[in-house]
Amino acid sequence: MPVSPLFRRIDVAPAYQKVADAIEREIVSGRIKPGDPIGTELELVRQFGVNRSTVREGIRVLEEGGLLRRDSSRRLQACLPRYNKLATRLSRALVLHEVTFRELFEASMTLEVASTECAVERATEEDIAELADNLARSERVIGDAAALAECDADFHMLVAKASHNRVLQLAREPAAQLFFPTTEMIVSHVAQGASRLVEAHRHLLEAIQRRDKAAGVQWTRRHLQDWRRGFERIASLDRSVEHMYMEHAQAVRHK
Amino acid sequence: MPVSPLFRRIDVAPAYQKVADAIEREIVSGRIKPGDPIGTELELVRQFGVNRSTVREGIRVLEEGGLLRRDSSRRLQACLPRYNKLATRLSRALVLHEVTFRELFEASMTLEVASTECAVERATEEDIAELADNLARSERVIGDAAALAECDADFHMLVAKASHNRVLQLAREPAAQLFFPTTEMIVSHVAQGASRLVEAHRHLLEAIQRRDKAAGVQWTRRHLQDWRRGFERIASLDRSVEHMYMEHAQAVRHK
DNA sequence: CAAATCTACTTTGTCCGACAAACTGATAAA
DNA sequence: TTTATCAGTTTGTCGGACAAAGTAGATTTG
Repeated sequence: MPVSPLFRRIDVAPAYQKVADAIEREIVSGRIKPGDPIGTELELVRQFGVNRSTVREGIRVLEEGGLLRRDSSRRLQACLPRYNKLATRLSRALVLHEVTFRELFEASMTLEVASTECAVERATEEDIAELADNLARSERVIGDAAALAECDADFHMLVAKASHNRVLQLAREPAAQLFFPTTEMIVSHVAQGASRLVEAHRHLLEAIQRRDKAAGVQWTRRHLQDWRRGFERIASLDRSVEHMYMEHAQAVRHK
Repeated sequence: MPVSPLFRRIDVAPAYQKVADAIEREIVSGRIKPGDPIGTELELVRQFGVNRSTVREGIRVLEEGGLLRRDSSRRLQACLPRYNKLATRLSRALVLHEVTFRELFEASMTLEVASTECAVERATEEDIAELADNLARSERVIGDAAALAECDADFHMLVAKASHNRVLQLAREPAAQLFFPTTEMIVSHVAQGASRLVEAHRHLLEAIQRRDKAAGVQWTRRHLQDWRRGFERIASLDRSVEHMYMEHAQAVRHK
């Protein structure tokens, strides 16, 4: 039977970590709201009683975690972590774990279909307008593989947004980020790839407008199956997502 | 028409960021493999030609991103980011975005069902043994709400693992982390909550063993519906996931 | 000879002080 | 009213410093 301890566990975390944790607690608990200014570095130095270098190391941790950002004048403020920034970390992890395109495809089939189902139920006029806008743009850039791939990624992101389920939105993001580069490859290598892509988007949008769930699901599936067939003409589904992929993701992130 | 530029864009990223990016590139590209040692701080100082404080800030960024860790002797080495560590960031983001339990429930319904379907197809003997082990433990701690909630979280994590789809595994993790604390509440507030939970696990495991997909899906749904009914006795599904939740997640993370 | 101990060196975590560049806000000039 | 100037902050970076912890090789001990 455990004896009730005389002493509390000594906290041996390094000082910069404690600084980060202290600020994190304030933000996550809601006592500091997104947009609120954290003090200047010098103020934090005074409050925590540690050196500025130490404070700065703590700040880096929080910046990377998306809880802190610097505004236009580089002053610190709390912020709401953006999904796609966090998802980049996850995509990176998936690459390093060498997941296969098969896993990516399988998971996306589930996630995108679920997004579509929710979007069909709940898309607002604005959501539909944004999707229509995207579709129009796709049609204009149908000859440009890179631009079309970007439209495709945006389109599905907009569908997920129209689902009005942020958990779903976040869950699909990492996989979606890894899809993106392949779409460009497929569109430029497979004849009719581009036109089939745009056609699928058109039908999907119509299904959402008509609140026709069955059609929405059907076109989402067909669209993904198209991707799969296109991909298999280029490479095996059991290939792992290559390291080089991340270079694209990085370029996007730093833009 | 854009004129071809005379000068390349000047890279204005701060030095610590460039240090982080340089190391990140080496790891993500695969030139440095997980487990490989990065040099000491002093070596990095020499290689990059910047001050040690600058190097250290860069290191913090990568540590937080899960790409770098310090081994037993605190030397730096590349590493494979662990899903659940990264997922903690995401859970935090979901809390800050004040997602509702309804969103959580809806997304989990999709994700957990998909996990089950894959697990039914692909679970190995080992996966099943781990699940059986977990079930046995659940039965032993059926009176202890906190321990049972932990078992529940583990059980579903094991099912996801048995899906042998790491994208799915990662996608469900953030939502799962937020479920955890509610399970404890429900089990301790709702009569028969605990026994129904264990019963659902038992049937789910049997379904996986028999490779009976329909039964697996059915019991997963039923199990989640149970959660929902239990939760609605305590609070509204449209309540947002509270800030206080993260304190639990933090405790787990620092363990 | 093997095991334990000691010692010199390295590395990390932290601190101090410093300075240029960028930004702020206010004042002076056109 | 707009532009230019200027002093004060704040950030990003630097150099050097030191204690604590870890490492490895030399030394003592059994």
